[in-house]
Amino acid sequence: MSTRKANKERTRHKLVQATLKILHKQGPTALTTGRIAQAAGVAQPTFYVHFKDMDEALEEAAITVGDALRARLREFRDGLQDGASPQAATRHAFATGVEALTADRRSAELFLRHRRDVANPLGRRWRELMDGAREDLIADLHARGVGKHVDDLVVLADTIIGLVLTTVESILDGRVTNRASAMDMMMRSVEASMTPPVQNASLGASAA
Amino acid sequence: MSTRKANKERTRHKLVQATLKILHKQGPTALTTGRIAQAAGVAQPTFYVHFKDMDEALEEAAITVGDALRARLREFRDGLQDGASPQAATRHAFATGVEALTADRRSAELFLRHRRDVANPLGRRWRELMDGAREDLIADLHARGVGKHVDDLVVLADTIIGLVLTTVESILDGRVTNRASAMDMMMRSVEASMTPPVQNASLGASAA
DNA sequence: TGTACATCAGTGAACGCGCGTTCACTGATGTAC
DNA sequence: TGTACATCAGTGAACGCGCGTTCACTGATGTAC
Repeated sequence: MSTRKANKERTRHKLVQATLKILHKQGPTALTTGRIAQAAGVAQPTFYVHFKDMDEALEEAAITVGDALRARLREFRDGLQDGASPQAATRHAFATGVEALTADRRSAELFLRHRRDVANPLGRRWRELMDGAREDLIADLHARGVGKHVDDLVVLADTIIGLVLTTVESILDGRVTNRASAMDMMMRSVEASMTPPVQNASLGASAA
Repeated sequence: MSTRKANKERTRHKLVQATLKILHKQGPTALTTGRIAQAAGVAQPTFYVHFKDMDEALEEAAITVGDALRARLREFRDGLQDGASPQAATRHAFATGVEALTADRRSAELFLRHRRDVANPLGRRWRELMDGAREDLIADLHARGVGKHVDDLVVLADTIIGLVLTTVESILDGRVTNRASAMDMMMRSVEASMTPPVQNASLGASAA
């Protein structure tokens, strides 16, 4: 690749990172093309060399963070053995979700903060990502024979995702000191959601 | 009260409602004093008769929504019999949390959307509210003899609150059609969090 | 390799616009007598 | 009750500022020969 093209990509990357930095540190109201350019170390009109407008920059920022997250989540799906029990699979899914989201603090905070902000390209993009993840999870659970009714699977998937996000929030906010035991408690909640309402004793938990 | 004072309060109230309306419909970026005044049906400088700046208006908007929510939550605490079992109390807490948050859709959406937005007075205020609710919940759980370790109680409280918010999200987003059965599934998750890691059969659930 | 020309990422300057903010003023409401 | 004056919520007009956006230009990089 020509150095010219490579330099352009580097500048573009700096602008995207600057966008994320300002959004994270100062919030959506402080997000201006001037501040972004300054944080990236370029002149303000340079912003327009790379993006049509602010929304386009946010769109790319959302894709950057979203793709990284999606890649980390995919590692789990690929790494999981097909024959694993529903419980083991769920535990694995849960742990990977938490690890994937806590791998990068800034991304995690931005994600949690804006994931319901539909007025913002970031929120819209991340909502799509979550919808995709939920559908995958429902398909996985269905394939493993969990749940009889579709309605139950939808709620179960929401429970798992909700508990993942809750765990991540607790970790980010510093309320959880012992990550392992917290995750263990959360996972027991998930497993309870997977068992039918009638009281049944052994859950046959913890593969190993 | 004089009609003059009453009129002023009405205008102020209209401005606060307009602030919430624009924030909800168009997001934080679209929030300007001009738009707020227009939505409230007054001239733009009137905004400054009532508020020093935008932050002050947002602060009052946050208090308005927060107080309404807090009042709905308090109804539960006051209404709960002292001798109730931990499980019954938790179920009650859970159901009331969901009901309190889904009582007003706009407030609920604003709350979920901005609760982690620390750059915004709404986010800061609502975070304080959540912190208070969490402490109350931990105190309640402790008083009812749930959990031995403080660490466990913190995680348990987070689990309960997280599942409440998850349930509310599912309801608002229309993924949950049968609210009762969804809440039942979520509550089983909560109850599982309250039992020690060792497998124990009967939970002695559902008072009635 | 060297030269002449083409490309293009990045820039300084200029612009119009909408924003927040101020202020003198108005007229309805309240008060004193 | 009536009159004269005081108060004050709300307003139109004006302002400076920072924003997004455009554009002619620069100089480094790339290309043709």
